Amino acid sequence: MCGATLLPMAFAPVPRASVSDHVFGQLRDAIVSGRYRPEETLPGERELAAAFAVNRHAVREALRRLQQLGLVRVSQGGATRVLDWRVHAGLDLALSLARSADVLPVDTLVRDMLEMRACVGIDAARLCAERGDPEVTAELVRAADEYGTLAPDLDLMNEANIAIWWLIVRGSGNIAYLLAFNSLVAGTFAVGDVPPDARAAELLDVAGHRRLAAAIAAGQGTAAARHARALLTAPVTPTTPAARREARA
Amino acid sequence: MCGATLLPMAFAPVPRASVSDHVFGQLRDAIVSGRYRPEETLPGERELAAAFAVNRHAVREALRRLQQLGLVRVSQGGATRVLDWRVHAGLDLALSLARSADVLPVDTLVRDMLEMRACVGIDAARLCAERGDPEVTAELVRAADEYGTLAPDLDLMNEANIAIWWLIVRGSGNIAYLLAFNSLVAGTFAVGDVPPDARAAELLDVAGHRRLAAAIAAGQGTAAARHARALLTAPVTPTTPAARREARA
DNA sequence: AAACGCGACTGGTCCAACCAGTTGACGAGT
DNA sequence: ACTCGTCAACTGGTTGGACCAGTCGCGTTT
Repeated sequence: MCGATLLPMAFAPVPRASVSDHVFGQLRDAIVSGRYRPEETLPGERELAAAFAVNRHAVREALRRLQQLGLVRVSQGGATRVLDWRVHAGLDLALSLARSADVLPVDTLVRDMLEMRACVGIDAARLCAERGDPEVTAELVRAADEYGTLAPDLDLMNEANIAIWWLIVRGSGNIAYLLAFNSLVAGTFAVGDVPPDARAAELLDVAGHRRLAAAIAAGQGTAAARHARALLTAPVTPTTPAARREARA
Repeated sequence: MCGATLLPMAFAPVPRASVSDHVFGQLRDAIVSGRYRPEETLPGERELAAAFAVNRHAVREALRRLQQLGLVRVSQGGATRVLDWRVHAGLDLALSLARSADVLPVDTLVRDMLEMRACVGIDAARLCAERGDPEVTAELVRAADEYGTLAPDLDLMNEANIAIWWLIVRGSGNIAYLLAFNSLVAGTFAVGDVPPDARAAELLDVAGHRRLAAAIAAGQGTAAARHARALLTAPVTPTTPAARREARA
């Protein structure tokens, strides 16, 4: 009845990954990192089960998830083949990769996700202004007003910031934007505290968020997009050319 | 050794869905359509297995996939609870929804995906121009040149068009863009022949694609973005306000 | 009335078998 | 010598049942 809430956040809930989660993670990393090339055949399920020292069903569950992610292609009777994730994998792979770092450079991945967030967020703000539901825009203004009251606490502000953008993306009426936004939010959350101070300027710009909300509520799409751009491109602009050149290999 | 290639595309490979695929599809549709509300508990695995008249393992594979999509949250000992897909689902859900239509209005979904394609494609073109690998841009110009030779066949042009954009998105060096692009391409493919003539104007604009490739090869980001916008926003602009208003409910 | 503890759930894992496609090699037919 | 059908040895797909491991709630106990 006490304890946890009194402790200064020093303890985190112990992660309990199931057996198939481990199998999934190892196979995913092996594929994404290139240890298995595209079109290469994966070992048989029984063989994998023996290698991981787990039951075949656990392997099957992992393979199903890999298949859904677009990393492998299974076919009854035939062998399970590895797919080129750069061609067949969807945005959810980014989230999965963010959770287990070090397969791809994390900082690059975070930068890419922030870049995409800016791209989508700007257009969502425009659309929300142009065809947003009055109720949503009203709630948006309210949320932007309350946003300032959280002033110094970056964690709380980040949370409120996500809520604001969720309203905007939701108000844009574009389901694809909404789903992509979810992927990006979950991805950046998964990497932990990676946006350390790069996003501090963005989060602390209370007036900017208020201006954005006002423009959307007023139905001024162009102005909303401009304000959104001002907020979202800030954490992206400081680029490291070297890391960037690395990424497009 | 002959046959299939001589037939005029009249026959399509027969879809072979496994048992767990059916379970997955039905549960997904039930959740997305709202038959199960968020926070509501799903029936137990044994109960579901009995209801679907399949083995429990099949149900478990389906539940794993639902969990990965962000539709449910399973916890050992506790019941499996339904999540709000508008909050927890990623972009891959769009692909999954496109495959089995009628859960969400397909035309709206396609419009949203095309809209997002435009948003991402424009920025990817700009980035590819600004920091694209010379090799990639050279191949892009080549692909754009060959693009015109496929002139009348829209199917072939669509395929080549995807290849061109894949080069651009790849050249942008942004992994998130690449993965999102994959999701969108797979999604629009899954809905079948939905882009009937809306995209015809875009696909037939050979000169426009050549201009885009030239701008990227020349490193002119702004010009590339402008040409990309001209190509990509064409299929999106004809909006039906009614359907749009429907979507943001 | 509050706390404890047991029992009846839940999902997680395993084993062992069999079904159902695919593949390739081997042998009969041309 | 080549072709073609057949079959056996794979592959993944499915099933049943058993047991482990957490969670939850109801009843008993304090």
